[in-house]
Amino acid sequence: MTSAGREAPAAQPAPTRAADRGSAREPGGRGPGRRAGRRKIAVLEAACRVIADRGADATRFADVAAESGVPVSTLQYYFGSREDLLVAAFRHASSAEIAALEADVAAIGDPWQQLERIITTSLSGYQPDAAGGGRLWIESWHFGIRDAEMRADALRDNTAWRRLVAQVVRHGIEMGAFGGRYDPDQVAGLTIAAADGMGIPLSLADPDITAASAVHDVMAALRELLRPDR
Amino acid sequence: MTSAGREAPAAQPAPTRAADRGSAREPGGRGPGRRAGRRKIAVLEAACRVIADRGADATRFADVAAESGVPVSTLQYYFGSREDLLVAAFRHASSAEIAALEADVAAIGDPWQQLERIITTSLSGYQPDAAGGGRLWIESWHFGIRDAEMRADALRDNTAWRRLVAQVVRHGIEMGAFGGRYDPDQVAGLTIAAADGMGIPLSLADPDITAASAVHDVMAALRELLRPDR
Amino acid sequence: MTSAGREAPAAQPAPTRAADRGSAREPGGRGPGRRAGRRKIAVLEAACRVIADRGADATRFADVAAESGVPVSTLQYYFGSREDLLVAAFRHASSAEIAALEADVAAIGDPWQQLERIITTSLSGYQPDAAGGGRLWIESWHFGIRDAEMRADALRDNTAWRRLVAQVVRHGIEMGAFGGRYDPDQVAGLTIAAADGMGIPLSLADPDITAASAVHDVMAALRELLRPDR
Amino acid sequence: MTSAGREAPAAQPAPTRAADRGSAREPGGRGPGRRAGRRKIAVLEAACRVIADRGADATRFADVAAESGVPVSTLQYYFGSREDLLVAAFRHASSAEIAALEADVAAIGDPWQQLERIITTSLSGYQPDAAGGGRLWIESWHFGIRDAEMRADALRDNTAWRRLVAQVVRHGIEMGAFGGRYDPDQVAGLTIAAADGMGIPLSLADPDITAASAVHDVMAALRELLRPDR
DNA sequence: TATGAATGAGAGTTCATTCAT
DNA sequence: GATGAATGAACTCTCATTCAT
Repeated sequence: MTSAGREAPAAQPAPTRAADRGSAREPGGRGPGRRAGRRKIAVLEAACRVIADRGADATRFADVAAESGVPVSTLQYYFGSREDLLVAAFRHASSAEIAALEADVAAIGDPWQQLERIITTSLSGYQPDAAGGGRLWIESWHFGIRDAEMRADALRDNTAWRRLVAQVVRHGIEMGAFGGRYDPDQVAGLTIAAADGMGIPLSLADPDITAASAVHDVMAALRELLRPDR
Repeated sequence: MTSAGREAPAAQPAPTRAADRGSAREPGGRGPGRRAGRRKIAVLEAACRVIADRGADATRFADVAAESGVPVSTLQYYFGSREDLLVAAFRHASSAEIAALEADVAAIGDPWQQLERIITTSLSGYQPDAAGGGRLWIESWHFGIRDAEMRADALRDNTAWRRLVAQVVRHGIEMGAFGGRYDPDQVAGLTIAAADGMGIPLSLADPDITAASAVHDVMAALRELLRPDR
Repeated sequence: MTSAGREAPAAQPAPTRAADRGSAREPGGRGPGRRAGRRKIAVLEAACRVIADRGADATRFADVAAESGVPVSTLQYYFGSREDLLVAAFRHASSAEIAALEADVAAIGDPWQQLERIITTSLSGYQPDAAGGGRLWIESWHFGIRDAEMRADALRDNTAWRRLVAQVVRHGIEMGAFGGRYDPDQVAGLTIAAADGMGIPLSLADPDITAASAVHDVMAALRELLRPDR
Repeated sequence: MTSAGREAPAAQPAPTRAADRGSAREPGGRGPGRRAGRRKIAVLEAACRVIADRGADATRFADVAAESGVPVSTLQYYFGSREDLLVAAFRHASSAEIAALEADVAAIGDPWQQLERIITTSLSGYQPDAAGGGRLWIESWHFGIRDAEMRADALRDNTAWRRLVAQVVRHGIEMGAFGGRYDPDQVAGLTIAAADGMGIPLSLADPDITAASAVHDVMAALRELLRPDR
């Protein structure tokens, strides 16, 4: 990652700070943090709420401070610059989400149901006032368009989703549940694109579309693309 | 539209307003906007370049002033608030684009080629450094998520694109070029969603995807959905 | 008056303008204006309403334009600078008021009633939301504290009120209605001071004081000061 | 008091606030405000000088910054908005003044001298270029006409002065030094009104009136109103 | 480790004024 | 004589960041 130069306020004596992002092995000892680790996570979750609510560009230190109850200067001490805080928040959210989804999917037997679970998950959190996945994902990749570090993360996430779909498709074909007309990667790309694209009217509160109808439509297309060969 | 209260420079006894956005019709007197009209359009185009480049949230009056050569105070005199300028710029861009596309499509005979033209157009301007359609569209609907007036515009645009696809599909079915398995509106929704969704990896500079490959993939899916009934 | 240098926008070709202030003999012909004269007066009255409402410091060209329906640039053409407009407005108001009061008083026979009329008049227009005399007088002398030209006007007004009281007192003494313990000028000074001073709690909406009670109190003091010698 | 919402710097998670105006009690920790407390007071005094000099409406952050040597942004950090700074300055000045006067008066034995002291004090600081009481008092209540919070303060001050006079009068009557013809509150109202009203020609540099002559005239009237019953 | 105090760098907005018709 | 267009100057306010505890 291009994290170099981001961690520190750079140009100042920089109060020793480390292990800001990532899974963070806290000073105290083993495992993902004790004291401060807990607190950082709470802050990141507060930050995610703020980002989903106001958008990344409009997310100020002061907003996160208000939402989390942690002073501004402490936020800077923990995360560095505003941009760093945003990236850390996005990273925290996405790493949690994709891991949970993979576990979910692994617990499902039927390939069709696996696909439906993935699509349903990817289409959650778009409705106005939702603070969850969809809104955050939009902010994440939108922010990544102009921020190199974030772009790498967003791309990795996007790829992870595609890969998950491709795995399911590949497995379904092997099992004979799906037809093999199309390359699994191509199907996966289309699937994720369609799901992400459905998020646009959803987040714009299009009265003609609901999360459920969007899932239904994407599944319909998949049924066509993956229909048994004969 | 909720445009009321947006047009006005407010302080001065309202410098004629009207013709702020869109189709012109200038104050001064005879003829459809000369001097000022031209200048406003040039400003709007400059604004679009800045928005595509830095993002709507990061677009400052000062940026547009630098790009257009028009003083900041004049921008405010023309458009009112910063938000108004953004909305006017988006409106200017989208009204031009969709009209041009409709004309393009009307000039094409073959339904498949019509679809391909729509998708190709919708997938242009996403690459990094592009100042065109895709980037602007992203900024437009992203901005609309939190701005009611812009949301209405973005939704209208989104719907216009879907409607155009639906028309083509409907016509193609009638002509017998397409099969009639699916409701044209459903197909249109999926098509636009897939195209928009493909814009995400494109704008993130995903090395695995190009505009051409994205068009190809979407068309492949459409060929499946619209394949002749027998 | 130190009006020199105020009339003109100064430093510009200055579109020929004249007879801005004072009783204004308009270009057109005899008498206080025709066309433009009427309009100027309407503007001055609008300006007075705005001044009483928002205060002289907060009175903008745009406010007077909105209140009068006359464009900003026309206001400047008529009156010159913002300060000039304010001074013209104050002058218009005070010249009208003092003249009317003198006529009123002259029509009254009894000296006590004459005094009461003066005090009542001077205490009108202080209540919140009143757009009349008191508020305007406050703005007038407050503005005069830091503006030489206005200061001269305000002082002249203040003196005119005192002189009017002094005349009444002097006449009352001559008639034997008042006792002659005090110099009429001293009594006049005290009277006007007390009346003006009562305006302060009135304009602050003091619940303990009304215009009527203020008049009553001032009259009580006068009755003591002017009580018959024996 | 309507002070709520005025104290806060608002953006930062509220830098301790409290101690913004009035009696101090500084955040930092031990002891009643040292560093910052002192500095704030110096700023308030600088603000009072500027207000007396240019008027409250024309008092800019930049002026106070120049007068006090404290950066504009620090002024905002200390006091919030411009209006808040003004109110804090007025409050600082008046609380000091009335307290000092009450002590002064308490140290005087003779009721007539007490009255004279009050009136003399109330008539100080009106002359042009004075930065003291009178000018500040004018700005204070003038500002209060259109600002609710300030209005409450100004009214309280005005009432405090009246009450002080009423006490002296009441006590003088009890002592037999004054006659009891009039209600002490009525006399107090008239006294303060006359004193305040004398401030007008004084602040307009009326050549016919001096602070001394004004005191003399008001005392003359009081001597009449409070003359022994027999 | 954590936090309050302080401050500089913009940004939007208002407004009088200039200029050309 | 009257007015719309255009613009520079000034001001308030926000916000990240630096510094000192």
